[in-house]
Amino acid sequence: MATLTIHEAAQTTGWSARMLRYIEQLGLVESPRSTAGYRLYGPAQLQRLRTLRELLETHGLELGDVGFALRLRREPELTAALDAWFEAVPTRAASGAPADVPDADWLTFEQDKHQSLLTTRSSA
Amino acid sequence: MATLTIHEAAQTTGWSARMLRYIEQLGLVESPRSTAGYRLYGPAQLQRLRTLRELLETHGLELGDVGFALRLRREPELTAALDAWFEAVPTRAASGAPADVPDADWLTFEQDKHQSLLTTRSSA
DNA sequence: ACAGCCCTGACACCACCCTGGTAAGGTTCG
DNA sequence: CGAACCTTACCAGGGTGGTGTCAGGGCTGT
Repeated sequence: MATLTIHEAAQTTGWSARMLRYIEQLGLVESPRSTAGYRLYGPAQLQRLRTLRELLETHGLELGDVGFALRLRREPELTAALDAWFEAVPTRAASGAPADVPDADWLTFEQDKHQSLLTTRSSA
Repeated sequence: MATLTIHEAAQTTGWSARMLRYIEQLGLVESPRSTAGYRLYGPAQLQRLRTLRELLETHGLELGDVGFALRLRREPELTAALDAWFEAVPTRAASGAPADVPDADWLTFEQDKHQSLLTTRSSA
């Protein structure tokens, strides 16, 4: 039989049993359960756990990061909101010349553009 | 003049000066500098800071999350890696019926599919 | 039926993030 | 010059995430 118990799975994947439960709680790797509620790790899960480990190592990520990525692809609205925020004035330096255009010019341009927004709260 | 110092900007955006520096360090909102190195917050930055605050509140995010989102759109390879990982067996339940198909069936299917991978380590 | 697994839940510890505060030093303006 | 602001760099305290471990209770195979 090819389904492993949690400790066996931990053994072959390099995680601890505790971590496997934690990873499941994050929604990253869920395993089917036996009728009694035991977690049953099949080849698909083992593969996933190993590649997960690799993913973290090669990119310097943490489980929470992957969890957030998961959230992103489950809440498209969130992704959209972030996209919208990043789109507006991409921190500059990303778009064009950093030193070519004098800051003053760029700045006044933005000022003009949003002047009306400011006047509203000029009292504060 | 419409450029604010860091404390003034803090005042009108609701952040603390300390946080504005931290936000800059995360790469989320960078402000131009005066020749002496003072941060100069223009309308664009103020707008950005306010919408950032709104973003966090409405979606229950933290600065670190937005920082990670920034990293994602600066490292396409990272995004690709995550996409690839999520794509493989979407934790199931996302794709089809949770209880309709017996776990056993699904499991043996996956087992067959990856049988070769397992035999390699059948010794463990 | 007993040993050996598994389950959930809780407590605990360590590290790190977030945020504030302070120190030592430059800038600006009256 | 001096007051009031800015800069960076550091330390500190609270909160949280990652991990281990234990307790109480169910399942499983000999």
